[in-house]
Amino acid sequence: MSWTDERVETLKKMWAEGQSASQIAKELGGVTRNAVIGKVHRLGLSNRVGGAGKPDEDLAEPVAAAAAQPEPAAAPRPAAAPRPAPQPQRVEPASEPVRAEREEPRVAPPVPQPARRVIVPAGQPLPPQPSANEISPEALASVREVEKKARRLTLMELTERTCKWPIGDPATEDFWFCGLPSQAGKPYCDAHVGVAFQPMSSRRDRRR
DNA sequence: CCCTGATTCGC
DNA sequence: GCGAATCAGG
Repeated sequence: MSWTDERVETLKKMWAEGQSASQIAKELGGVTRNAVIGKVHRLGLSNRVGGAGKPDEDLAEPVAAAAAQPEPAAAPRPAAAPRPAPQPQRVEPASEPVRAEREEPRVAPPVPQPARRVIVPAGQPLPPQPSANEISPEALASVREVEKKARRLTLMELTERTCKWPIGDPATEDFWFCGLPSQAGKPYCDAHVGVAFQPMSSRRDRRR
């Protein structure tokens, strides 16, 4: 396999979207993640953020990070990888106490999720779903952003370490699983872990 | 062990 | 230019 224009385009696109080198390699086929990384460097589009600088680690979850930190944008970054800015989505971080301390797993993993509008096909009502106001705005914003990049896996494509968060309406074709890399030992990716597991205190405070 | 990107260097 | 091997890290 060689780097045809088309393949390079796919590479650029996926890299810009924050997909990992290994995911890009799988998509392209015929190349390893090393090849992808090597190409990325030769194309000069490595560092997804700040440009001519040092490695700048901690970019594991660019989206989640961006959504979590309002970041007053002090110094305008040099034109670099266009991070899709998370929707403003009127969020008032006002008195949001720190969450994500020690987890309290006893929260029932929300089943489906209030996609656009909750559509109950016809039959039985769906199991109780977490109302939006039980989820922190940060987590929600992060999830919405992440779900745009979901790998849209089918049930059969899920593995031990892919996010198993369901997206869409199971009663229609418009349904798939997130599929992004899951957090070690968890069934979901970072973003979805954020809405599935919440400290009890946080839940109580938010509930109406 | 799973994974990530970064770097080196023979080809 | 390419990418396997290796490195450094989560």
